[in-house]
Amino acid sequence: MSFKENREPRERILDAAIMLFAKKGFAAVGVREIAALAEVNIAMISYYFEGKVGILRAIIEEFFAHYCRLLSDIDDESRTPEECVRTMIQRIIDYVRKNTELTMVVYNELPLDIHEIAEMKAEKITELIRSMSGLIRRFGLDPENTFQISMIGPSLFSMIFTNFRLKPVLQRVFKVKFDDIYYERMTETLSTLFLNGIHAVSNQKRRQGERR
Amino acid sequence: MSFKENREPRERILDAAIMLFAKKGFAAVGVREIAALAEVNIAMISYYFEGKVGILRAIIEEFFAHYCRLLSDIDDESRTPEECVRTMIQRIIDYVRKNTELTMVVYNELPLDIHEIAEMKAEKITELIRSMSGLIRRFGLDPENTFQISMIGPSLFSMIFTNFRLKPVLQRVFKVKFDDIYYERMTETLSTLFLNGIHAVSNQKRRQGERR
Amino acid sequence: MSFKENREPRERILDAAIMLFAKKGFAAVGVREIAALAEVNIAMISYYFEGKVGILRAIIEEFFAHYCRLLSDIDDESRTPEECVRTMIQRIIDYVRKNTELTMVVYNELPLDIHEIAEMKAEKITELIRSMSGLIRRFGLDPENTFQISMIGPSLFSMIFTNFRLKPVLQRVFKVKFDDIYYERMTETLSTLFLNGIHAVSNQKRRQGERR
Amino acid sequence: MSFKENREPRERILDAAIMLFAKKGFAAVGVREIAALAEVNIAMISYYFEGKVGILRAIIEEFFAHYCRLLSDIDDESRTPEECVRTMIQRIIDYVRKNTELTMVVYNELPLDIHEIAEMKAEKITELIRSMSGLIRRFGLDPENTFQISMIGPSLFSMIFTNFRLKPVLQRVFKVKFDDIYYERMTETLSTLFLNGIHAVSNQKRRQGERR
DNA sequence: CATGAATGAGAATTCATTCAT
DNA sequence: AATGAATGAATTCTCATTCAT
Repeated sequence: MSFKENREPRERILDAAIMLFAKKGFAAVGVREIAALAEVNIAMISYYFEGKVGILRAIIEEFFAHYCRLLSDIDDESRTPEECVRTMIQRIIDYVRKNTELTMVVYNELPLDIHEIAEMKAEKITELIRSMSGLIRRFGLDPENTFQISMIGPSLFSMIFTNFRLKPVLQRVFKVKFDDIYYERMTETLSTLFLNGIHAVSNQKRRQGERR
Repeated sequence: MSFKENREPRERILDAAIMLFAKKGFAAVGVREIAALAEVNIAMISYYFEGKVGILRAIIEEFFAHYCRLLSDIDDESRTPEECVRTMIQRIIDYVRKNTELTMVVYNELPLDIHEIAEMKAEKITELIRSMSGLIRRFGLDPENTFQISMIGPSLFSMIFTNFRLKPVLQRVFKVKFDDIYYERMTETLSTLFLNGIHAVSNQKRRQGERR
Repeated sequence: MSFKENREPRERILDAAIMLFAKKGFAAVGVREIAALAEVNIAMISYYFEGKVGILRAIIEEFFAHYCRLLSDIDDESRTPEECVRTMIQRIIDYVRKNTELTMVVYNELPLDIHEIAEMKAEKITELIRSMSGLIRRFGLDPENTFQISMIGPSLFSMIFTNFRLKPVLQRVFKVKFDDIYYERMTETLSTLFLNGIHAVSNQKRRQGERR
Repeated sequence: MSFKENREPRERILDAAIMLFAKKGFAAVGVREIAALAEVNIAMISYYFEGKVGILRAIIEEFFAHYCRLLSDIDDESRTPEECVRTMIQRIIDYVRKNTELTMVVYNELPLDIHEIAEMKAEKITELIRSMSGLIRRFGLDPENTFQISMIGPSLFSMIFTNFRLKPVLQRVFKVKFDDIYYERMTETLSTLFLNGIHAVSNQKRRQGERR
């Protein structure tokens, strides 16, 4: 598969950047490398994205746009919270599977201090969290309880992402085949693990509350 | 706290590098920046570590040394697996809390392709996994079952690490206070979540197995 | 005043370029900046002027055309040389006042080595000097005396231009108001200064000549 | 004369930059060109001057340091103002003759908008003007009279500088020999021109004042 | 041990210009 | 006449490393 086939330069740049950022990290990738892989002139990067961080910004925006759309109709009143979470996990796994590199770029750069996009990152995350507050509430958790939110939300996502994140390492160390069956079982396993876990936590809190 | 007080140049370099790598990522940090923060001459970095990657190598080695020591006596036959896991989680949280930046550097660079240390990383991880196989077996899981190992092990660690990883972001978005109480509750919550979750998964597998 | 109002692209480019060249100097201004300010497409600059130096060439030509016209009828036999010079100074000040930026562009680029227009500059200056030789002769100076010409001619012009040239700086340092009265007094002052000065020089020469 | 002979890299860079800036203007000169002429590695420019503008800053500082020293003891109570001015003109001509390029760089960049050094320029000029206020006062002019100061001060300097500024052009157009005799006569001529001119202006003002 | 100067390769970006439309 | 995409060279600056002292 060449990057050049029938596609617009802007898109080619984006794809090449995602691939390289995912593999080496944003800071370790040069624009010349991106331009070479995308088979465009280096100046086109400034032209379309106004510099290297512009590419990263576009990537992050694309990811969160996808992500918000993905989660927009998750909190469906006609279904149990458990079903909702199960669907959510499945969708996320499906999405990440199809957009592993894009997701990893965003996930990996998330905690890093890149001044130019610091604000934007905070905004996106706040937005994302707010969009999940409905589901959280239905789960018997309090969206104003910052402890629970800051603890459980990220845990779920990281549980999912970690597998993709370590894929190259895991492939090296174990000899896992990352096929359809693998991801089916992954959806199942993580849903079970998380839902049962979260119920236990929820009960524990309640019991603690009663005790006190 | 200045970096200079009473400490050896080598150690000062290491500390400065950890701080900077944690904040910006390995590739985004320059040796001059490290040298300036450590208040040593730039040439000292080559002298002590044979270059920038040498620092990262030292950091990774230190982390895994700590980590293996931390987990070495976890699999204690005289206690239930649950107790063992609970202890493990507590120890990891304690350790990461005291060495957040060091841990984050290793965690963040883990999936990135830095040729000079690729092999070493794989070795360390293999070693780490092997050291946990005893505990895994006692939990009713099969250490040869690559699916379970590749799925559940990373999940646990990532659940713990994620919180530290997103600390700056979480502090910005929520107004959480990361104090002793927070980490006590974190230990408790994650232990409960993980243990109950893993039991459910384990039972599900068994039931599936019986069915088939 | 927008650059776009009712004016031809060519003129808009010229005006934008004059403004920018005057402020930053020819070399420090980019064609994109000019095109943006003129609100034309970048390619139009090549279209109308065959490149960046083409704009400068047009500017210089415009200036010298104005200037020669300005001085063409200065040497009026029916008036004293003093009156002629006074008129010349007044006209120059009037012109520069109305075309400060244009004049400054030419004045500033005059001594700089821009290969493409070096010859043209020399031609224009020679032409200018030749056109003044009549007046010089009437003043009792010898137009073949290169010392006098090369010394006194530039001095007069520079005396006038300097004030405009340093306008931004002078406005910062002093709080001068550059209004009609200022320029009236300037005309008067410089005429007096120059004419009396030049007479003294002329007399001195004669006396020296007599002595020898 | 090679730039390399026995001289420190820092000095070589400075000299090369002065030569090139004088010829082409600051913006038109690249650091590579400077480094090549100075026969140093490009990186040395950042090392010693922290970038291209750093060189210009150093040049301007050097010029004003020289200049202030030059004028520091000009206002000598034991001599007439005329003698002082004559000495000043002579010293300036001597200095500029020996440092033509340095002076021209400063003079040429003076009105241009280079953000990084805008403040510094204003400071230096203010300082320079203040240092001359004594002499101005002794000449019967009022240092608080911004018109006179802003008009006459720059005129004098520009009269002197112009000749050096246009040297290459003048050499092309006329065939002047810029030797010792030329500069002796220049000192004489400009002193006479300026002193007589300024007296006439001063008398005119007085007469105007009397009239009113 | 420690330093500061020096290196050359490489970083991102911007340049003036041209081209097909 | 006018556009916007595209080019390739050139821009300044920074990189990690090394060397003589």
